Amino acid sequence: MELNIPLGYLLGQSLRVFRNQLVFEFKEKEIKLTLDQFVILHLLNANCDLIQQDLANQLQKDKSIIVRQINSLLENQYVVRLTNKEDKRKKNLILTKRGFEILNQMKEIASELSGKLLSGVSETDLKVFRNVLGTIHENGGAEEEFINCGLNQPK
Amino acid sequence: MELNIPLGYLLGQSLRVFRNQLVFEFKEKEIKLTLDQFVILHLLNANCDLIQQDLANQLQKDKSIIVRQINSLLENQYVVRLTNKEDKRKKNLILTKRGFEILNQMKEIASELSGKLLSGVSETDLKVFRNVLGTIHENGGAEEEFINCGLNQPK
DNA sequence: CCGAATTAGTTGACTTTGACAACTAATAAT
DNA sequence: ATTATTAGTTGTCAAAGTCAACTAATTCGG
Repeated sequence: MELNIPLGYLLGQSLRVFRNQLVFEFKEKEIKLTLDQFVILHLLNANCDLIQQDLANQLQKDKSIIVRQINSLLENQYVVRLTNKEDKRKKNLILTKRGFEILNQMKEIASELSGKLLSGVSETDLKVFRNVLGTIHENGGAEEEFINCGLNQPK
Repeated sequence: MELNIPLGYLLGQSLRVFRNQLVFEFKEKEIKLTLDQFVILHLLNANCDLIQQDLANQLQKDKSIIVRQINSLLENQYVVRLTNKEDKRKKNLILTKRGFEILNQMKEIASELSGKLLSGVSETDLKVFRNVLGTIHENGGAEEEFINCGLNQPK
């Protein structure tokens, strides 16, 4: 039956399943953030000195969208936006304590959900799966890996 | 370095790579359709007697969004919307010749792009990959498989 | 060193998605 | 026969996305 189902269809379907359930569970715990905002906080925590353009590259979104999403995170005091001393065009984004706390809550929910959605998948298959996703990103002309700053602490 | 990257992040990244490049290539060939509209045409071609609610389930979208997307496909005469004889609530969606033709164009572009983005991935890994995506969908509470009507011809 | 090109960020206008409730019409259930 | 459910449609509103224009800072080529 499989008549070459488009890759984008399968990806979109799975992403939507994940996102819908994630945001649903966020709401249950009074967390009013989207998947993308969760990912942004995750990236900010895992990588130091990120600027908005980096996020735009990573998330494959227009930089104007990032500006607005960061604005929303700023309003909720999850991050602060600081002009970079060496290059005044750049704005460094730093997680606040508040942001760090909500990120941890969200991580737990996300990881539980991942476990649920991936139940029945073996460790080795999961590894292959993640590798293929990485390959897609690379073949699509991905950026270099980030350099982690080593300490994943809030400011 | 990998500190448990959220599943939704990886999926979202890959999907966006695929979608951005697909729509870019569509535009190059004067095709003004989105990934979702492509998927809808694909589903309509591969499965007979689909109604809008089926599409909503498959694409995990609200039915109101489907109505509007079908409206747009109607305006461009890629599909027709017919009231089902047995159940007058239902509307069957049928691909037109025009829709069938543009679908084939898009399929070619999509399949080429998939090949490019998946280059370096072995057949077995690809199989695992598709299986995991299927598992996610199933674990998320998926619908039953469609029954293909056997002939993938336009009306 | 100077002007041109590039880069990061921001804003505004506009379209499309998406969430959600209200509603109609048809069918199914009790 | 009344009630509940289902499919589809519409309206409203917020969020996401596109795109162009613009500022300010930096880099590049001469």
